[in-house]
Order: sequence, then C-alpha cells, then structure tokens
Amino acid sequence: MVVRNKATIADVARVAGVSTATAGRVLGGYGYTSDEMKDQVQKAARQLGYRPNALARGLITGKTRTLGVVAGDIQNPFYASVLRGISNVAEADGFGLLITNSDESRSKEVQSVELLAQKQVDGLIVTPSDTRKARHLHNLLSMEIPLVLIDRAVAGLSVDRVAADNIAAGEQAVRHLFEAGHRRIGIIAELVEDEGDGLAAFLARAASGDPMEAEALYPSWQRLLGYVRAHRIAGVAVDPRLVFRAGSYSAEAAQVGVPLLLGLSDPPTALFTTDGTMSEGAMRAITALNLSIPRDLSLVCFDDLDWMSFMQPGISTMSQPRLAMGEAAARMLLERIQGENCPPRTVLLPAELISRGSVLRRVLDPAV
Amino acid sequence: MVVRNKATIADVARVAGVSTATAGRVLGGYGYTSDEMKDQVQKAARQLGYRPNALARGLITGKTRTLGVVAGDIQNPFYASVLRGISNVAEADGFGLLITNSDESRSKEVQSVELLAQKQVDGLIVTPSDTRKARHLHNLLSMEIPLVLIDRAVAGLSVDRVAADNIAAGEQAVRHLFEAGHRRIGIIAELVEDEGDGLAAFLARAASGDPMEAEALYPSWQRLLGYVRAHRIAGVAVDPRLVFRAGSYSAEAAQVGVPLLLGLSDPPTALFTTDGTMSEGAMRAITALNLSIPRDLSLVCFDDLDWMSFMQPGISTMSQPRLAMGEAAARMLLERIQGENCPPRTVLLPAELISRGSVLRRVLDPAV
DNA sequence: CAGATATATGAGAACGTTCTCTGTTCATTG
DNA sequence: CAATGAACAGAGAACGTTCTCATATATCTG
Repeated sequence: MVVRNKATIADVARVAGVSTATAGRVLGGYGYTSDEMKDQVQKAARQLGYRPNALARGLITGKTRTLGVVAGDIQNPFYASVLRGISNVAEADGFGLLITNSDESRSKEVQSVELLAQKQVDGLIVTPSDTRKARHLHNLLSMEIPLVLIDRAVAGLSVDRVAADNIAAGEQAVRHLFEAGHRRIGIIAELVEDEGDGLAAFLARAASGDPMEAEALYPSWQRLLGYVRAHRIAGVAVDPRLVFRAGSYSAEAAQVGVPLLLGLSDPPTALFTTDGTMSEGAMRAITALNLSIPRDLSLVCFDDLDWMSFMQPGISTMSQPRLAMGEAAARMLLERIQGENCPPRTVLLPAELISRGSVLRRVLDPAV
Repeated sequence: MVVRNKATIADVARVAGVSTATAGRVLGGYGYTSDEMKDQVQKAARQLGYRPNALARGLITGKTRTLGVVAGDIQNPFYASVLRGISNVAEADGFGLLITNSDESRSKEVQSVELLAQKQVDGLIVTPSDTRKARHLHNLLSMEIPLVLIDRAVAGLSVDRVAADNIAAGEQAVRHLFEAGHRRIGIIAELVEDEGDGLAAFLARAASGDPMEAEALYPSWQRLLGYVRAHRIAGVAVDPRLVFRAGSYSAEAAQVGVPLLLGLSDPPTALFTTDGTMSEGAMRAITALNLSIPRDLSLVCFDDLDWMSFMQPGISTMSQPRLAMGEAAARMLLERIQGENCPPRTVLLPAELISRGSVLRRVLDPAV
C-alpha cells in the first residue's frame, strides 16, 4: 500500500489482470463495469497505492476542476473573507483553488490571468484593478473561459458579477449621520482612478442628480455617490473640502486625511470612511491625535472588521457580506462551468448598518 | 491574434511551416533553434494567440510549477499573512499556489493533501492539525513529494519546518509582566489536544524543569511552557487556576475565560493571551465587562494584529513574523524542489515584544 | 423468437506537450 | 583532407488518462 514510485492505471490493470480500459472505468467511475471487476481493480489499486493523475485526466477531458482567483491582496480582511467564501463552495464541489494577488496592479493582474489560463483553470474569479482597460479579460471570454467579477465592474465587459450595493450603502451610512444631527460630514475615500473629469466635476454631476453610469464606477466612487445623494436628500450642499481622496489603497494615505479635515476652519463633526483600509487609517489618526470617539468626532465606517465590535465604544459601520459575496461568485462560476448559458447576471448584495457607539447624537443649532 | 478555439503547438508548426518538434523547441525554450525559425514560429504563435498548455507540459516533465498549501483558515489573519509570504516567493519564481483550508480538522487536511497530490503539486506546505497521526504526510515523503511544515511539528516526521520560537516568546511575554510588578498572571490559551497526561501533569513536569520533547508540542502548549519557565525564573509558583484552557481555536471559547479568571477569590492582575484569536476573545470579554486597560487589568497578547496598535491604549504583544514565516517556508520548499538534499532543517524565527500601553507598572506590596 | 437494448470488456486513438533518436549541414581541427 | 563535433531540424515515442469503436453476452420488448 505504501509504494515509492507512483502507480498508473496500466500498472493497476496489469496486477488486476484486466485491460487499462476496464481499470480506467473502475477507477474513473465512468462506463460499465461488473462488480467482480470493480473489486479486483480496486484491490489492486489499493495494493499499489494508486493515485489518479489529475493532469492526464484534465488533458483529455479538458476540465481541471480548478478555479482561478485573482484577488487584490490575500492579507486584506476583505479579500481573505471573500476567498474563504469562494473556498467554501469550491471545496464542497471538489474543486481546487489557484489563488494569486494583483496588488491592484493591472500588469500583475494580466500576468496572473495568463498563469491561471495556462494552468487551464475551468473558470476565473477576478477583482479587476482597472475598470477600463481589460483586454486580458475580454480575451478570456473569446476563449470561452467563464469569468465572474467581484466587487468591481469593467465598462463594456458584460459578465456575471457580484458586489455590495455600494451606492445605497454609502447613502445609508451618511443618512444615519444626518439623522443624528450632523451637518458637516467628512468622507475619507480611496478614489484612486480618475472617473473621467475629476472629483469636482464628479461631485457637480452627482449633486445635480445625473444618474451617470454608476454601475461601472469603482466602489469608492459609488460610496461617494451615496454620500452625495444623502446630502441631496437632507438638503445639504456638499462641501468639496470635506471629501478627502486618499488616492491609493493604503491606511497610511487615509491617515493623512483626518488631521487635514479636522484642520479646516469649519471642520466636520463626523466622518465616513469608505472601506476597511480607510477605516484603519482613520483610526490610526484618531489615536495619534488622541481624539475621543464619539465626543470629539463621530464615525461611521464601511466593512465590519473584527476590532470594530470590541473597541470602546464600538464602531458603527456598514457591514458588507464578504463571505456571501465570495460564495455567490463561486456558485455563479460553477453554474457557468456546468453549462449555464443565461445572459450575464449582476448580484448586488445589500450592506447592513450596524449601529454601535461611534455616532454622537447632536442637538441641532436652531440658527442653522 | 484573438482566436476562438485554442491553438496548439501543432497548429503553430503548421502555420510556420516547420515540424512540431521545432515549434516546441522555440515555444518551450529548450534545445537548439535558429534565429530564423524562432522568428517564424513566434510570429505564427502570436498570430494564432498560442498559449502553452501547462497540463500537457506537466504531464511529460513531471513538474507542474505549482505549490500546494493546506492552511487552517485563510480568513484568520495569521494564515492570511503566512499565505501572503508564501505567495510572494512563489510568484517571484513563477509558481502557482493551490490553497485549501483544513479548519484544523485532520480529516479535512487528509482530504486536502490528497486533492493537492492528485493535482501533482511539486511540493506542499502544511500547518498540520494533528501532531501525532500523520500517515498522509509520511505518505508524501515516501512518494518523494517535498513537504514543509509551518507553525507546528509532527512527532516522528522529520522534514523542513518553520515556526516562531514560541517557548522563548511565551517566556518573554510573561517575564515582561513580572518585571512590571505583576505576580498573579492569567493565561488564556487554546491547548486543544491533550499533551499526554493532561494539563495538571504538564504543569508539574514543566515546573520541575523537565526539558520534555518541547519541539513537537502545539504552539499554545509551547507558549504555556514559556509561561511556566518565566514563573520559575521569577520564583513564583504557577497557580493552575490561572491557566484557562479554551479547548478550541475560537474567540468565543477564549471570551469565557476572562470573567472566569477574574472571578477567582485571588484574581490575576494581568493576562497573557497566546494567539490572535484568544486575544480577540479576551478583548470582547474585556469590552463586555467594561474593564479599563491597563487600570483594571494588564494585558500582553501574542501576534501583532492591526487593531492592537490603534486601540487606546495600544496593546502590548509578542509580534511573530508571519510574512517571513511564509516566505521562509516557501523558499525552503523551492530549494527542495530544485533538488536540495540536506537533512531536514528547522527554522525558528524569534518573536519580538512590542511594548505599548496595556501593561500597568505595579508597586509591589512589601508584604508579599 | 427476432430485434432491440442494456451491460460488459478490450484495443487503440487522442489530448498537447517534451523527449529521444536519427540525420544533415557546416565549421573546426590535427 | 578525413575526422570530429556543434548546431539545427524532423519523426515519432512517451506521459497517464479518457474516449471511441468493435465485439460479445445477457435481458427486455412486442
């Protein structure tokens, strides 16, 4: 049973005294075989320590039972949870998972996709780092390799997609602050790629109620859009100076924003951070400035990270269903792999407001 | 260049007007080829959108340039970082990464290893969930599949291994508390599998200075061993009632321990939590009990999680180099894959005490 | 009972690469 | 100038499976 050199179907067949075809049928579980043969072959297989070679199987079937995933950064709790969701359904179906990091770089993403394609994955789940230039993704489609996008869309690429309902979530977060009596609300957002004509123009268009092609926007821009909408509903004009653009996906970049916003002549009384990384950066700044939440500053974050529930006070946040997002994406991908042929689907999962202790109820100044 | 059906070497050869052998040599980068042929073949390949099939290549070479990893849970920050470290070096060498979760269950681990082996990974990195029964791992060795262990060892399995120096780290953490004047120090540890004859016997043996086979102990037992050694150095007897055994790798289990320890007639003034999950559980309890750190309770954790640095006050902790652990493991594995044949190596990376504000300096009662 | 169908087995092709072997050319060498 | 060997190209085997096809028997079906 413990054997040094690996046994093949031919070896098993020889020992069992049958043809390789029969042995293959028994071990591969296809075609017809008699119980007698089954026993014989299985006994030989056990004896030789036979282990099927998935490469050979994949080569001939054209299926590897492996999914490829291009995540931004496994280490980031967002991707870690999404991956876990994907892993859960992949594992349940006996699929393997080939995982790479893009670090939000287009060239690394292209490289990853190429690697995964060469390894003949049956399908891919990608969080695209560029919402416009995506020839490598279009290429997959033309090769008929199923593709599911997570968290972001790509303009002109109509494939299955799952994301949080970022606009609604952003709106709800900020509305929550308005309802607590806040009027000057800062936002700390990534906003890395320029959506066409710059932040000012974006804010103007959003404030005017222009519906825009919000679907293909980056999540942070969508959440900003929600921020603007909440202002419109509250009848409060958006002050562009309250919008801090980190410009990169890092806590350090976000950290800079807090003292900047609070240093304004008319500083915000509350902050909305648009993702886990921005939230972490904001918290670092708040600690560094020795501010007390919610006395000195109210805070609503995005994405429920573990520490938010055991900080004192707890941090109110828009919780997005990361695990469910991963699971939904994997399920959609598996359906496509199994031949599902319906038009591309978009699954928008709602984020949920978890209200903890980081928002101060303000009595409104009647003069305003 | 954009082609629907995938092109093979034979297709490229036909278009280029050469033999498949020559086309293969050009595209595979082996053997002799003239520059003329190279141009011709590469042009044809580009034109057809040729993409090498790693399955076919792997089938014949016996190498897949893919590593398999069995982690406990990708979602856990510890594994997420370790994975990122592995990914960094794998990617630099052009290796793919097949990742699975074991959820610390032996049967899932066995299943994962089997899956990865069938997919013909060139080597495996495993965080074994059982330090004793590991036939599946011995099996890998007999098949000559390189294996590297992370975080834990397996008794009787001598392979490359990388881990934190848990005993020294545990000792340093607790010594730090002694030096701050604490005498009754609680420990919240996983201690899931019974190390032979139970906790009481373990404590007795450890306190007597018995060296034990500490190498093959679970990390939490090793950190407990450090805890005991620090007591010996400080000349303080270990009170078994101060050792809380969570019994499972979950924050909920850890959370229970805090009120239990604090409810003792002679409660601890400080706590040592032996990993990130235990720390999270302890923090939840501390928040629920509305305790103030370090006034009501001092705390030293293990593993530096992001929130520990921006809590108010910051949490002192033993920081283990998770990324470096993953990188070291991957490097060792790649060396083995490239034929390195030296005897099994053990890399113990030191953990570093990061002193923040969670430890109160106590003035010692002269009566004690 | 003829004909169809389900069940069972084996021989050998096929998947897309790399490897081995044979053969040719051409420059170098003593 | 014969001998050597490096540089190159092609034919075909090999990797370990599954697939197709041919064949044979047992079991239904009308």
